[in-house]
Amino acid sequence: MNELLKQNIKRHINLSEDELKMFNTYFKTKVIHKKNYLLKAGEVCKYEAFVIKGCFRVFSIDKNGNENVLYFAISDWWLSDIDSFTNQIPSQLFIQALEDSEILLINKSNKVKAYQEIPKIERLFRIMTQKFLVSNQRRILQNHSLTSEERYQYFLANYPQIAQKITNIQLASYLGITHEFVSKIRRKIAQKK
Amino acid sequence: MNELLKQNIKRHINLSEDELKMFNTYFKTKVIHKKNYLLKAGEVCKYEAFVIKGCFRVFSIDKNGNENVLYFAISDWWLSDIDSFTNQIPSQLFIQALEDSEILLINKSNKVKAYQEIPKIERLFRIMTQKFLVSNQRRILQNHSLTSEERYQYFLANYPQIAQKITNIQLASYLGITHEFVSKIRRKIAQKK
DNA sequence: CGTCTATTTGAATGTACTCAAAAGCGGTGG
DNA sequence: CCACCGCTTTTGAGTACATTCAAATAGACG
Repeated sequence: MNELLKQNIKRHINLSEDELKMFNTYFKTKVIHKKNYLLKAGEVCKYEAFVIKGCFRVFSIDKNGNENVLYFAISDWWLSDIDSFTNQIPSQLFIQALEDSEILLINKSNKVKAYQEIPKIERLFRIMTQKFLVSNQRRILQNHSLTSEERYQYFLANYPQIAQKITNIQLASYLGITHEFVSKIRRKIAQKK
Repeated sequence: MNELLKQNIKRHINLSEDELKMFNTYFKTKVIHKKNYLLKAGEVCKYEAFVIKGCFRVFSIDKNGNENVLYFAISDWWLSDIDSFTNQIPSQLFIQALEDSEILLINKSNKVKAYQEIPKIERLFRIMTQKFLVSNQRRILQNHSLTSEERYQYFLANYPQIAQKITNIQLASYLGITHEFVSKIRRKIAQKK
């Protein structure tokens, strides 16, 4: 089994070598090149993905044609449109590789099988979903309580590996501000020092 | 077992009457009067709650002393600080009754017991957490793509039962705007008609 | 080297906030 | 029963933060 995935799982639950081996058989490897899509709005999300290397952005396009980034995913992160994948309904989201990337994919029927055959997998995803929910709740509160500059600084401090892979345009669309304003924030910070 | 809780569970998983009965024994009933707290920042969240009747707000207080509402909960909703409850760490959140309310409480050790003795309960909470996560993700995207007025209208249209129980001050603190501005939005909408 | 995209900058604009004051509303006690 | 008190809501004037638009500059890539 892929060592990165194994360590990722072990952070949340304990699986025997046999269970890990079995779970591993449900995944296939895929390479996605820069600018290509794992998912486009309108499609059903067929896979949940675990990122081995590279970088992705998950975003939606609103009625004015603006892109809004929900989150980024780099090595060791999970990736999917949960709603579309779980309920097999058309997605509202796009998932795009920002650089040449490699991922592990599990489809819906294999995931259901995993839940049945390895009950601890259900726990794994419950725990991971909880953690993701907690981070999303924190983000909602921060969007309301922090200034744009503070949110910019928070992102740099907490996601330095991501910050280094993305443009200001993409960061702006994650923070919910314009890229011109990101540029002005950067200037202001530079002047302070 | 409480009929409301039973129906709530049945929307996500199938439990036998015996399983429902057993799960029910893990809960106790509690009345919380208007303005009283189920949880205050600094405390460990001891219970997960299911609201039978009444209304609650979950909020944090930021460094400037402003209250930011994470969500409201009325009849048929679940309520907790997931991070604090799951990891038994001090909470950053307040949970306050906005009117005289009645809730069912389950503590951490009973919840762990439920996971062990009724594995489908693990699935129940995985599914509920997923749905909550999806709604939080939608909220993040909407906060970036909709204007304040649109978010106000969205809330009224989608949570009419909550809207009717809360003040503009509380709604404003959920939407991430000032209550004065909510008032101005209302005037603008009234003039349109 | 040329093209495409990202970044920076400035001026004008707009959305939402702050502060202060008035008006409305609901509950409570005399 | 009504007068009062506390809290909510409204309103307006002035202000601040962030956007829009346009143009110049810088950087990355084939």
